[in-house]
Amino acid sequence: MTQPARTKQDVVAEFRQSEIIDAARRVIARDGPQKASMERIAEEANISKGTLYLYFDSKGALVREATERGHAEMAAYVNAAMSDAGSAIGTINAYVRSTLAFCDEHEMLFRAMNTYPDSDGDVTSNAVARYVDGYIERLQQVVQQGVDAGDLRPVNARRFARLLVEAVRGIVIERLREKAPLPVNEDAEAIVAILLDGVRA
Amino acid sequence: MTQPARTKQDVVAEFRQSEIIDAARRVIARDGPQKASMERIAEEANISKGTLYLYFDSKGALVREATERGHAEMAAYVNAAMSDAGSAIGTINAYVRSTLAFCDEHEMLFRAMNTYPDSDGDVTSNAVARYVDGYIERLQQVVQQGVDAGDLRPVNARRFARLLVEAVRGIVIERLREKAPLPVNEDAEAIVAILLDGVRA
Amino acid sequence: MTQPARTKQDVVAEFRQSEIIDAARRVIARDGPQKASMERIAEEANISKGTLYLYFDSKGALVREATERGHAEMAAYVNAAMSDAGSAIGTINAYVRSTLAFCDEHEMLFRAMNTYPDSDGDVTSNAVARYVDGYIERLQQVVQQGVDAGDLRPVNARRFARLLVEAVRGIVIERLREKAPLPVNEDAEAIVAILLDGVRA
Amino acid sequence: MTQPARTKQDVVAEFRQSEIIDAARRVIARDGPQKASMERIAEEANISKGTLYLYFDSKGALVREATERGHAEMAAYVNAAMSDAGSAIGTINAYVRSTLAFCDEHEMLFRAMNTYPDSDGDVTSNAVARYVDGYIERLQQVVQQGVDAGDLRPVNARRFARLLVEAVRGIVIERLREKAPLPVNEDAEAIVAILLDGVRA
DNA sequence: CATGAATGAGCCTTCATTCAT
DNA sequence: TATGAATGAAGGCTCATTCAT
Repeated sequence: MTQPARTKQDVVAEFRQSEIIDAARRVIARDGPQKASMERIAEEANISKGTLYLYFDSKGALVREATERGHAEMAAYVNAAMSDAGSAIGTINAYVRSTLAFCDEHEMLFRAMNTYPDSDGDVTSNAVARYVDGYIERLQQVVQQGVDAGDLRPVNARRFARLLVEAVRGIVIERLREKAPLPVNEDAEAIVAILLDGVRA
Repeated sequence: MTQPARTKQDVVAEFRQSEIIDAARRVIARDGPQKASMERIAEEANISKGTLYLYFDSKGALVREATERGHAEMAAYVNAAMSDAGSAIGTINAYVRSTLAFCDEHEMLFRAMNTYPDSDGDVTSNAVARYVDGYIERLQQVVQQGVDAGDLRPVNARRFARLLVEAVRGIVIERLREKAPLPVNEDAEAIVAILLDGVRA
Repeated sequence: MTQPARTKQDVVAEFRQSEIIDAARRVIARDGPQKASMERIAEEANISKGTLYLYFDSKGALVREATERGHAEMAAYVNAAMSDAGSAIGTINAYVRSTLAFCDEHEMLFRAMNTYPDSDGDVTSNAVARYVDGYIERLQQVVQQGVDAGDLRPVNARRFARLLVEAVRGIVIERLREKAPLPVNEDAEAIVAILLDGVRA
Repeated sequence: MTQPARTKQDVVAEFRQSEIIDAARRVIARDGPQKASMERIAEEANISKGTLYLYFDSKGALVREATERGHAEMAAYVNAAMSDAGSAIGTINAYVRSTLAFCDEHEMLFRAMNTYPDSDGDVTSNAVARYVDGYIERLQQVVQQGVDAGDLRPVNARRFARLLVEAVRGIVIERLREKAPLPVNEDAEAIVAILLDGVRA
């Protein structure tokens, strides 16, 4: 019964944190994690520089959280899409398509964050690596199941998973650079088609 | 007739430029393009900080040139390997293998430089993009020839080329992150095998 | 008739002030007057930062009051000891001994506060000077009485009083710095012996 | 023969260092070691803030050096005066007189620096303690010799030395606080007279 | 040409103080 | 009266860039 009172404060605080993280993500996306200044982030969040330090211990901590949250959001989206797919091939398809789609919608947010490895030293790269490893892990299992089920040829599942993830990342970054990238569908289908059937005659 | 005198100067100047760029590449490789300081680069080149500005307008220009030269060297190496290969499939093979090999040997030099897109804003990304586009262009032609020759299935050559390049870049970056990456051969063969024949049963 | 109501408030207010001052003294003793932060003092007093400003105009005022109170306590202790002594020599003895003893017992509280002149500008030095002058004044009278009574040689009473006070202060500070100072008795006796009888053969 | 060339640079550098230290001493004397800002010191030295860091690693280092140099100068002056005195009593006299005189002439420089123990934590207090210990050591020896020679009564030499040093320090600080202190001679004589012959009838 | 001392804008962080609740 | 979130002025420090020698 004392919870609601405490919660009210917490809600406000969490909201503020969220606003700051969002502002940070915008600034980081525009300027990169190193050039993003606390000054700019504060402006973007319409608060004062000092207030940032009420919610985050340091710039490093804020950048870390911003990166983390960005990847967490993407992971939620992508994992949901993968879970809805049935077969191995369907899951692969879902991974490619949802990743491309998500990054398309959050262009600004991911421009800087997908840089890899990160020039911020290890500040953010750990978070990135963790999520990437998560995708690889999951895809590896799916691929193995596909192999076991006879849907896929007996390839090294981990290696294929890694190749898939890296290829998709490459395409995402490429798409972010392009002014008018192809529709997600086309790129996704092409990736999946090639990775599934190869190009050899 | 005034040419020889000027040329002599030029030679010296170019030599100096070269030395500076090499020093810059070493420092950038170690510290990343942002943390690499002019001070540090000057030390590495055994000249004074002021002298840097006799040969380069700004830090941005120097980083740009250093990146450019790094990619130029790689392009020379990779293109030579591709030229030695006969068929489309052989060329693709050569591209993958030589890229992985080169990056392996120049780990330090490419760690920072392969960041993409670059947190330095557009300072270096243009140079990177130009080279990447070069590889894609060339691979596209080769793939098209392979398709025409009946060696490859009728895929969209450009799209495949791009996928190939991005996949290789992803693997390269991954390899740079790993402490004990697989032998170049294994990774190269896996990439080529999957991209040529796919994974579908 | 409005007095009682006002008084009740006052009692509460004074109690609060007292608590705050005590907290401030603890923090100041630990961190020094400059590094002692209002945040820290508020925590120590179990109130909020803003509340501090309901009872004190500024950090300077609070530090001043805290110093003041510390010296007032010491003055009460030392003056009581001096009052209990009969002769001039006894009073001098009492001053030295009680000062050393008090500072020993309140080490933490006096470490920072005895800095002199104070790095806070004139924030606290006035308070310190007032108390020091009080001791000198009293000792001067006592010494003069001792001279008049023939117990002491005809010295300049004020000058001797000042020398006594400053010597004791020096020894106190020295004792605070030492990890294992001599027993109070020994230092006190030595000071008194030298000041009374000198060292000349 | 190559020395002069190197020396020229060094001379300039040393001169700059000296100027900075002098400026720092003035600012520290006025504002205390904590409130003395690099900005103010730079202004006082008529150079830019950044230049300070060409000559000193940090504010702490600069404050340390400034304190050190101040005490070194005083030690040179005081030790010279003591060396010129013959007997134990003469040396004691010289110590008191020269210390008072030096501090009088360098009022500004010593106001903050004689604060003891120092609120800057251990930044400067080590230097202070070292010099103080030096004086005590030397005086102890002299006093012991005086005792051995029969000039002084058999007192604990170390304890007397410490009392002497602390008393003088107290008087110095007191003098710095006074607007119109007595002539050095008078205070010095009074101190010496009391410490030599005491006040007891 | 070469130098490196000097500059100063800019960054991250702290903290006394204020004010809406 | 009490709170504590918010503020913003400093402060220490770094580093790309300039310029007198």
